[in-house]
Amino acid sequence: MGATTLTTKDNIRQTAEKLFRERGYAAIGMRELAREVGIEAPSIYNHYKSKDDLLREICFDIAEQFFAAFDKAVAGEDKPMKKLRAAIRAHIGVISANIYSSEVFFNEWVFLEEPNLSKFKKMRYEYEMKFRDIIDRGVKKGDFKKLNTKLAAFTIFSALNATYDLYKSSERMNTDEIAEEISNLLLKGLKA
Amino acid sequence: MGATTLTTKDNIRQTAEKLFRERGYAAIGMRELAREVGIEAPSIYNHYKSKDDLLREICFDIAEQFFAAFDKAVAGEDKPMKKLRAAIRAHIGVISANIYSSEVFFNEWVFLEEPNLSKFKKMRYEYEMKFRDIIDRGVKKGDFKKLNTKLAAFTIFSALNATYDLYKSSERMNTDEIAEEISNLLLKGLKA
DNA sequence: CTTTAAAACAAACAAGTGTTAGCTGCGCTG
DNA sequence: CAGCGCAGCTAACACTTGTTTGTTTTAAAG
Repeated sequence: MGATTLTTKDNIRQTAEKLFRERGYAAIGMRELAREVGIEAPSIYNHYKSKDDLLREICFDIAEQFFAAFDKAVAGEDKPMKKLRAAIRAHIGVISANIYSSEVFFNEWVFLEEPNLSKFKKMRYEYEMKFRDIIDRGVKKGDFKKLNTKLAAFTIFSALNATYDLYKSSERMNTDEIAEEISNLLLKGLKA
Repeated sequence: MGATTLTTKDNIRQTAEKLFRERGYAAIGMRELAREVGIEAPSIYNHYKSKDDLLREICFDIAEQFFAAFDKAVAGEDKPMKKLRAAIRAHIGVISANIYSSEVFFNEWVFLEEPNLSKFKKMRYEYEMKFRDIIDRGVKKGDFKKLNTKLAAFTIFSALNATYDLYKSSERMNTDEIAEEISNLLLKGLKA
């Protein structure tokens, strides 16, 4: 399979992910993006309707991956603690498989235009709720101690959503290793 | 003390903090900033050398506050665990005392121009190292379990640096309450 | 008052923004 | 081979960007 030959559209997409990540969506103009791809700016519009359309595709593709990975990971597990561990591993897994675009997902979504912006916020909220539900159930079942579940979910999420930073340093850790250590660190505080 | 009457410079500064936070540094033009202040764009240059100069002042002022609060908080404490708790409380305290500008500090520093950008990165690294040092010492003393201190510091830091989000929701929690709960959650995983 | 300096202004500059119109050449299908 | 359409191009539009110039207003000091 010749994965070496990229279509122009994929080329634009990948170059955009790299540049948006490195210098931010707002700082990258269509002309610079085109130059990096090796074409002229107007040619981009043969593949994407607008700059916003490009950002939208990047952000929503990753969003889908987060949902899919979560559902698949949680499906097999029964106990809240195991569910949460599996969800954390899945979440970090998606990030590590998409180092560039996941960083765009986390940091550049603010530049989405309506109605994509509202749609994105809604999706993200729903995803966060899936995590919070696990914690809520864990508390109700008595597996987790009684605590502010909103704050707990927030804390865990904040830590997870910064992990893309870990893949920048030279000493690249294994993904499962990261997931294991972070889970140990975060989940001890939950146990009843 | 008539704190109600603001100098134009302070007015620009505060308006900038609010707008940069709400819509991002890149999205706010000098004309819009000026309009919100109630002056014309060129008048801003009587108080700030450039747009970058304005961002620089906001970011570095908060940076100083983080350092000062850390040093003051840690000074009294002896045991690593108490040191860490105090540092966390201090860090969250600075954020809660500067809800607008701290969010700019965390999210908009990327738009700083050289040499401010490099200076900023260096400062932030030094600050993070102060946290990591506490953990390192705690491990050496045997108070903390043996773990990847870099990853542990990273996790704690990620959680702390997102707390500005907590002050956005309607049900505003008390700062000490937040610090207490987050500490409980994060530090259980460290104990030997 | 008069002088002086700070701070406001309108006008303009040079560069850059995303995007569109219209044209050209290439390769596939009939 | 003719015709179709995809995908590239140049040129340009309509703004917007941060900032500078030169001038006028404002307010405090002598």
